[in-house]
Amino acid sequence: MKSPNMKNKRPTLQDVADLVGVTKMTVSRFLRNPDQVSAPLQTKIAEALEDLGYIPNRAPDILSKSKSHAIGVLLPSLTNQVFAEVIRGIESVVEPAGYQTMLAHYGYSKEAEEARIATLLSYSVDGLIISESYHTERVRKMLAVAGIPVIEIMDSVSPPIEQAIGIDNEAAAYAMTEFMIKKGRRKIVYFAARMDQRTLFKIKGYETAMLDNGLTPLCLKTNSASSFTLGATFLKDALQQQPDTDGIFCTNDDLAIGALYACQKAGINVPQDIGIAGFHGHDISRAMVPLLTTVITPREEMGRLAAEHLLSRLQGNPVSQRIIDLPFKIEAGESI
Amino acid sequence: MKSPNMKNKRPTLQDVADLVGVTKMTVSRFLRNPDQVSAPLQTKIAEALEDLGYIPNRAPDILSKSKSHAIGVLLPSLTNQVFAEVIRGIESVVEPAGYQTMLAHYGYSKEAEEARIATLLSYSVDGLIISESYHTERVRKMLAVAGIPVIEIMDSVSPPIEQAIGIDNEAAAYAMTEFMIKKGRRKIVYFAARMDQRTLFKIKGYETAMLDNGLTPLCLKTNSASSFTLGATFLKDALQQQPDTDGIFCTNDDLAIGALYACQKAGINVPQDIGIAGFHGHDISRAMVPLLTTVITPREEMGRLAAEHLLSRLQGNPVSQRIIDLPFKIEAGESI
DNA sequence: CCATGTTTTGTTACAAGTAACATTATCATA
DNA sequence: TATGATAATGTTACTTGTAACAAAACATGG
Repeated sequence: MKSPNMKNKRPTLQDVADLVGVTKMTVSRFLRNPDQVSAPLQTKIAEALEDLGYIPNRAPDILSKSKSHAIGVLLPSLTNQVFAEVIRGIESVVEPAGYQTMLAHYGYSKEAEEARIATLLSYSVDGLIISESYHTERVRKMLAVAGIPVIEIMDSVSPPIEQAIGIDNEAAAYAMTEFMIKKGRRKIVYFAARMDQRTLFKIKGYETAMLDNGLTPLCLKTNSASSFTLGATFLKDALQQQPDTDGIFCTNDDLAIGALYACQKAGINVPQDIGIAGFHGHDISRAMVPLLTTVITPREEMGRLAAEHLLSRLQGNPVSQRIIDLPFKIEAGESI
Repeated sequence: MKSPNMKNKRPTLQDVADLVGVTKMTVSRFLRNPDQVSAPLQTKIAEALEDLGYIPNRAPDILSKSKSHAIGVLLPSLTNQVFAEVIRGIESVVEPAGYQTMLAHYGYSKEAEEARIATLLSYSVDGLIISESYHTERVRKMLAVAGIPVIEIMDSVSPPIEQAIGIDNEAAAYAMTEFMIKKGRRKIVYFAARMDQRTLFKIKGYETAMLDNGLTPLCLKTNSASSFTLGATFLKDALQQQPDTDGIFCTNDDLAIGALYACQKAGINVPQDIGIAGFHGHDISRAMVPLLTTVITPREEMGRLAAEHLLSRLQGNPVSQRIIDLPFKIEAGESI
């Protein structure tokens, strides 16, 4: 029995066609280009579609053409405001172009990254935007086999699989450390959280700058995520380990702001007693008192650019530039 | 010619089967339950899978079973930290259960919401978590036709399509306004941004509480998104319109913090001259000086609960509770 | 009014995996 | 060794939309 909608499954093109009295091919034509069917049928088909509440089904298309019109976005975390802004940049380009975003995150675990990539590929995403620059052999093989364009974001240094768009975190950290030193800071402590690759690069930049200036680096580390409250904890640790600390450089604005508040509570004057610098330049850093000294990074632009390059690749264009190194900026602020 | 991988398309089960010399059915069985094939074949198939880098393809499964093992999440915005935390809650449940998240956002536009829902449904998502409580007829019809479980989050008041999980925004705003009045505030101004439904509920709660206490409400509104810098702008406006303002209640923590900083810059003492309250209770509100008085909302739990109920429904369980009203909490802080 | 061209609609086959059924192989026991 | 039971593998059909080809309907001009 060919009853349409027997099991209240959602209507298919066949159901619509049956209602009108044509074949599903005719309905399919109408959907792609209404003028391909005769005027009277146009009306009837449009009515039937509306009537049944037909919703297109991408699955057959994905199956036969291996094109899903979806792009996969894989990030280490969704909580971090940095990634939220990257996502906004990606979506601002991808959505108007008619692509859907499949978002996944892996909590900084390499095994989880493998699993998420396999999942995204199993949905036949047309392209991938991923983060971090180190990937396991298995990940590299999957990506090679999948044969879809892949863009790595956040970091502009390591040789990319195909194309990377990011900033030079080490150089940025070096620059900020130098800035602090030029401002007279000598006993600068680095606050590091979530020891991912970008953090390691930043630590390297900080340590190199310190050593280049004959100063002794001191880095406080934790694997947990950065937060405002963590900034306060770190401040206590820093003062304990090095009571004459006169500068704090944080891997993230929230650590910096947390540390700054903790100074206020402890009666330490910023920047007179201790200078504090953050990283990223979120909106709050431009509103707070004192204005935060921070490294401004182009997070949204990074997402936008990654998406633009990915779409370009999907249109058949070759990789135009293997590494796109976006500029960062030292925002002087008032906290140093 | 039945060449495997002629066009370097990614390998299929057939390619693996050809390599081993069996039918794809045998390989399929191995993947679902290795013990269903003989021991020697197990080894050979495992090798071939590894060798070719086989990646499963969900499309045929989605096509034949109309089950994608993906759930759609549709939110008005991705930038807002509130939603980032909701997403984290959702993913913390959904990912371990083997489901993939398809994320979309619509920038508070009803037309965009329709389009996004159609897109998500076209990918045959197994269930949907959506936000806001008002939806167009078209959206309601699409959801009805799709026949998948739908859970609405954020708001616990309006009658849900099927099931809603959220907080009573009006009651929360009423409670905070009363709290401020009890603390002696009389000329309280409300700062509203992004005039979505939840904001309207909050305004209503604020206005009702003011009127119930014989006070005159004053609400500053804008359609743009809330931000720290907007809080500063609003403060100026408020003092201009009502110079003896002694309380500010903000629709969001970032507005509140922005206003607080602006007070500091203007030499206005908080809470002595003006008391300030926020909404949501993000991490920063617990680290700052003075501690922010705010309404603490269970954002992550909301996401977690929504996901749990959705998964339960996907396992065939009926809707257990149409409206789940989560508790909010007035956090006293020091800013009032 | 037929031949020819054009427009409109129909038919068939296909994408990849798996459920359901069919067949073949293997082995223990009468 | 034949028999039946069980294990292992194969075959067929199905899911939905559309490309590619086929056929029918219609129009135009000689």
